[in-house]
Amino acid sequence: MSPNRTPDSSRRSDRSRRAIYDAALALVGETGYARTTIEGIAARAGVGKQTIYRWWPSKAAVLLEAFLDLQERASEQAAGRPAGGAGEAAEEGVAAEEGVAAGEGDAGAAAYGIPDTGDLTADLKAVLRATVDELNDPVTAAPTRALAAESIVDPVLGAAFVEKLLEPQLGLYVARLRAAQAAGQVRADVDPRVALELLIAPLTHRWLLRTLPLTHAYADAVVDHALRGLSTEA
Amino acid sequence: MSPNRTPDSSRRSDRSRRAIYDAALALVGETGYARTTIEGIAARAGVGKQTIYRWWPSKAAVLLEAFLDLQERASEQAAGRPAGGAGEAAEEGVAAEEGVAAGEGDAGAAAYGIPDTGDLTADLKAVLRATVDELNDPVTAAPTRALAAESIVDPVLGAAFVEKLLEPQLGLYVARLRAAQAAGQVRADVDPRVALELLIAPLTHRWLLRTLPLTHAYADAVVDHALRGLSTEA
Amino acid sequence: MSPNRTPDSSRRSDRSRRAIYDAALALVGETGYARTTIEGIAARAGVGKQTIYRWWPSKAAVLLEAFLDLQERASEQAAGRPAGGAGEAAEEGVAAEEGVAAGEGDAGAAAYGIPDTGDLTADLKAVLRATVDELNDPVTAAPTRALAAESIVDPVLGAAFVEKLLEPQLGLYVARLRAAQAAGQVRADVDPRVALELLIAPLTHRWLLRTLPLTHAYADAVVDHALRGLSTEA
Amino acid sequence: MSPNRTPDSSRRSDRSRRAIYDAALALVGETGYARTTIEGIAARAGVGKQTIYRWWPSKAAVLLEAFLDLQERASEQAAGRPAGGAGEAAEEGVAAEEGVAAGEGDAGAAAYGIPDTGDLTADLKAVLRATVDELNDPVTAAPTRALAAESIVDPVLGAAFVEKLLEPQLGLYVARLRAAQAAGQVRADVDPRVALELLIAPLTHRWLLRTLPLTHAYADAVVDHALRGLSTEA
DNA sequence: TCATAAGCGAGACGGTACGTCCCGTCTTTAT
DNA sequence: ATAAAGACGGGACGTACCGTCTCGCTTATGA
Repeated sequence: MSPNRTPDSSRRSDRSRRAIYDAALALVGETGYARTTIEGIAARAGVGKQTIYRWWPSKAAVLLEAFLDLQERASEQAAGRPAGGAGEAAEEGVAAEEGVAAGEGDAGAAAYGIPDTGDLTADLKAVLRATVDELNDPVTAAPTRALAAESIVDPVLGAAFVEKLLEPQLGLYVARLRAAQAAGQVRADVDPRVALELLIAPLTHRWLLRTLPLTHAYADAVVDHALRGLSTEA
Repeated sequence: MSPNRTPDSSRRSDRSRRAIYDAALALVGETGYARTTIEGIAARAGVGKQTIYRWWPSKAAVLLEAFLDLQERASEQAAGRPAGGAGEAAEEGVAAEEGVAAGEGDAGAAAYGIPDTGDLTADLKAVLRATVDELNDPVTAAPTRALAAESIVDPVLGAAFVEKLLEPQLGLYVARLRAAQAAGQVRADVDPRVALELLIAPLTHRWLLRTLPLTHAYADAVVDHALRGLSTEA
Repeated sequence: MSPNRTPDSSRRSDRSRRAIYDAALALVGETGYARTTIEGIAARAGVGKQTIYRWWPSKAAVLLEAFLDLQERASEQAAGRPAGGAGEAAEEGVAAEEGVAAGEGDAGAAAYGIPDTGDLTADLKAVLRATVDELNDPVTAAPTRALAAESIVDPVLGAAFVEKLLEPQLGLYVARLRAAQAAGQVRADVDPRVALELLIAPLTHRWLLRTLPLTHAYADAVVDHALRGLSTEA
Repeated sequence: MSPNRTPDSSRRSDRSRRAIYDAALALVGETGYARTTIEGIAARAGVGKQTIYRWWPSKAAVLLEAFLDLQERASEQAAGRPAGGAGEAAEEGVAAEEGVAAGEGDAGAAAYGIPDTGDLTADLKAVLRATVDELNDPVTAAPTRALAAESIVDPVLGAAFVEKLLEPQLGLYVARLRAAQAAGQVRADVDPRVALELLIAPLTHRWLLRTLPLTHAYADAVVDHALRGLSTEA
């Protein structure tokens, strides 16, 4: 008698799911997030509206999943490549870094991690510069901004955003900083989690609020200040 | 001939403007930003919709101005109080700090500045703790979040948000840091603008994205790490 | 690709359609046509505005259909009654006449026709007197006036108005006049269509433009003059 | 203390009045009556809205007066011409007839009257044919239709419409028919007012409701049937 | 093996809000 | 005092989407 609240996901149409992802990403890219509608996604995907409402709670959720799916597919594609040496690792790190906020599926780039050449300053600058480039790329930036904005306002979406996109990425920094601590390059009394935010948050701040331009020079300055500290006492 | 509808602001009804501010703030407080509509604001304010559309480009713009007006009025009210000595100044500074993101009109709290007791660490911790409290206050936080989220997505609004709310506040940090540099407490080669972001951005980051709880302890940790630096080199 | 929105009429909600008819007729009756709004009809019918816009091009079109539906239902109800003799037929004819302009659905009163007692003059006077009464009835007259006025200005509506309401009625006159021609009571060289307009148009004229009062005496005079002619030559 | 309900017409700006007439006629001609707004007329006339509201009760009233003014001016212009003989009188009559419904100011064409060549049938046909032409002229017809439609719905406007435009015209028919009665061409027991409506109403009927095309042939047929009558009895 | 029930495309539905257009009133400024 | 100008409270417009709700129509078991 009660309406079946939980649809049988084993019968779900994969064809429709992918079509919805594609349509959602295309529409957000073409017309912007705000002007993208569920109705529009359904029409573009050749799908009934109910099919969207059945599987996702909101437009933002669709987009978030579409985003994650995109990365997953990109990672699967990249997985074919053989892992390189140290020198190449830096390059990989740069590539891996393309998602401080845009994030990367845990199955994907998270595996690559932040390069460890032994020179922490250089490694961090390389990674943060790549992040700057990524954030300045208009193509990826627009939908990411939209997701971030929606996450700020919608706690449920925000939790998913953080868990699926952000945290996997931040974990890489924690790992690298711990390694640096183990190597005696970072004070033992430093909390890696706080340290990471000292590095990442300034970039995010400028990017989200557009207070000032986001440049390589800024990335370098942030690394220098954070590592060295501000006081003369030290 | 041109469709450029530029209304004559000298004939603007002050009564309506204030009624709209009040209605907007009340509705956002009661039902949340997303469920607040222009139609609802107009109805609550006893005003024609067109009167809103005539003077503001968007719901967010109304709310931003309402916010600024609120602070201005609060400041004007506070202006009646006599300025106190050093001890009281610290209290004032804390109060003034209630708007890292919520911001304060330049005519208002900006005049108070960040306390300068000579102990930079203590001063910053006091200010950032107050900021944490402010950001954790559900009343002010909700509309500020909404404005921030909208600013991320709407560059025009974002520019106003930064200029009117954020920058006046950030300027206080720059001033305090410069004073610390002059007193020889902060390295001469530190860019105060970058330094300030090292302090503020981590809080904003946690607040906006809700990655981890925003506590006094975190504020202290950020100050400690930022001032001391992360490396062992020093 | 084409923006031609042609809704699927097989899925149309009959419940809504009838509710809209009822609401439209009620509102026009209570507040007048000019003050009746589509929004008001939708609200009263408990229906979304779009449901009206989906199926009708204008307020007038809604009212016209509501009118036609009303007659159809009235006719269906009347269909239960057995047909009477000659004497009763005259009464029926009078009743049937209640819609020179208000009209009658072809399925309905049109079947009754104009009485044929052999006395053309008497038959026409009876019918036209009934028409006068109908046109002077404030209840029916108001919406009919509105429809007529709208038809004058909107050719599309006008065509529907004429086809659905007016012509079925006028056809009855043609039939009666042809019968009179066959009976040798009307000149063979008379065009029944023209003749009918000689009888009907003067009433409509006075009714629409309110030049002079519309009375039984006037109806009689029109019949007398039309049948006899004006010239002395005859 | 009480608001001045009756403005001082001696202080009225003639410049504005004429500008309003011109604007009203131009807009109705260009965009149609329904899409013509008081606001639009005021803007086009370079006049404040209040100036219209001060002197006219409705959009229709403005248009009606504009119409009357137009005819008055046309008549004044025509008044310069010398009156011609019998042959020319027929032509004049035709010209004068251009307003059975469109009407003519009493100061104007009403002075000309319907030609009286002694041949009533020919005179009426000439006049009604001219009327047909006038009604078929798209330029004059559109605003006249609009006024007629509005008159049907608005009794106050309707009264003005009839009194100022229609009756002066109808009076000419009464005069001509009385002359024919005096000449023994029309039965003495015929009411000229009814007779006139027998002639005019059929044309108006076809014109307003667009039941069938309005042609010279129809005008002739109406005259023939009306004068001769329909019955064989005679 | 086939009814039977799910997901699905489609889209009508009751609604809400949008942003626009005008209404008729009122106020300000200039002539 | 009238006029031009136009802001104002208000109401309706017609549109766009929302999220829900049937409709047939596959499709894929499980009785």
